[in-house]
Amino acid sequence: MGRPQMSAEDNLLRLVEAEDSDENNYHLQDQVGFILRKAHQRHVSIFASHIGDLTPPQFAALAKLYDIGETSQNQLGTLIAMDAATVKGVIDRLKARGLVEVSKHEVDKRRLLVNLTPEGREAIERLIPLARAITEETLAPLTAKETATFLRLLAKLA
Amino acid sequence: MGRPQMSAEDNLLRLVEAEDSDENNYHLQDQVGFILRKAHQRHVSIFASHIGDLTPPQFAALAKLYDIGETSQNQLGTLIAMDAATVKGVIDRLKARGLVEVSKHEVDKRRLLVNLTPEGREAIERLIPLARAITEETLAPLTAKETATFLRLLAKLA
DNA sequence: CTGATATCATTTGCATACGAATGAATTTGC
DNA sequence: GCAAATTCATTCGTATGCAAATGATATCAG
Repeated sequence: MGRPQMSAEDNLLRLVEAEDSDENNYHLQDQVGFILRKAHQRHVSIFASHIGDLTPPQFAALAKLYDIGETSQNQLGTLIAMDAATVKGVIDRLKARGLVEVSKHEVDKRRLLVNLTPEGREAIERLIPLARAITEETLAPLTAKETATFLRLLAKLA
Repeated sequence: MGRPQMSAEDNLLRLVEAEDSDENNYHLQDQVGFILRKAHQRHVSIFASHIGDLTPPQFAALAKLYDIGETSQNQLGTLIAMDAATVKGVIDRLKARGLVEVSKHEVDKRRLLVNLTPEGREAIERLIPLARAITEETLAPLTAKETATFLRLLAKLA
């Protein structure tokens, strides 16, 4: 308890007593959640090095609006996997920068419609090539075959 | 431009003109960063359903301290992949709950040593079995073989 | 038709996450 | 041995991310 670190002998003793280190040792660095968090961090860092003035969630919102056109804030959130509170903040910031504009749904007065401005459309068209490079750099440690396998398995987990 | 959504005919036209849809269509939902973010979200959600009173980063800090014993706040941050500002917040909250205690390094007065309290040790010993269940549930969509492959490739990306 | 439900958006509070700036202490280079 | 560079911790600002509560509107059930 009071010791700052276990000695090599302590570790050996534990292994001998346990007869199976995997049963008794918990290695944080081997846990899928921890590695997932680190892989995500690395990707965000690569993203920032290519696209400094937009975050991945902001980019996702623009890319999805470019893909599907005007939609409600709520629906957009569903499509880019953000809850209502988060998507509101993202849209507020994009709106403040003139990349999206919002309007009220004529029929259903609860809904807030969101759409790209011409500036937003220009921005996303300019950024998509950079996004391809980001994807490429993120996957650079893998071969083409590994990439295909990885994306298939990752999609099953997401 | 003014149209909220492309018609089926528009899409067909684009495909015909491009002779290769992958070159001209950007599908957010196929990008590694987007799927990585969703997989991470799913894991955090599973974590919260098993361990409601601790976040994954807080758990990581406790687990690492349990593994290596007392260390500096900075070193701990390196080991659990958190920058200095983030780790400070995590440690502050664990300290407020009596799970860790801090002290000054006698020799190097810049360093803040962090260690588990007896309560923190009890907590992490109690939680590690739950963490194993969390890992299992996160990986449940994959077979054993797929899991091994996935973890190997994920580690290469992280 | 109307009360109960459900949906959409907003707000608040808390917890990562990181860049940048700052101050204190240590180490390095010459 | 001392100035410069580095390291450690803190603080500030900004941006997700989510739970919970609230208000407005829409839909459903009887």
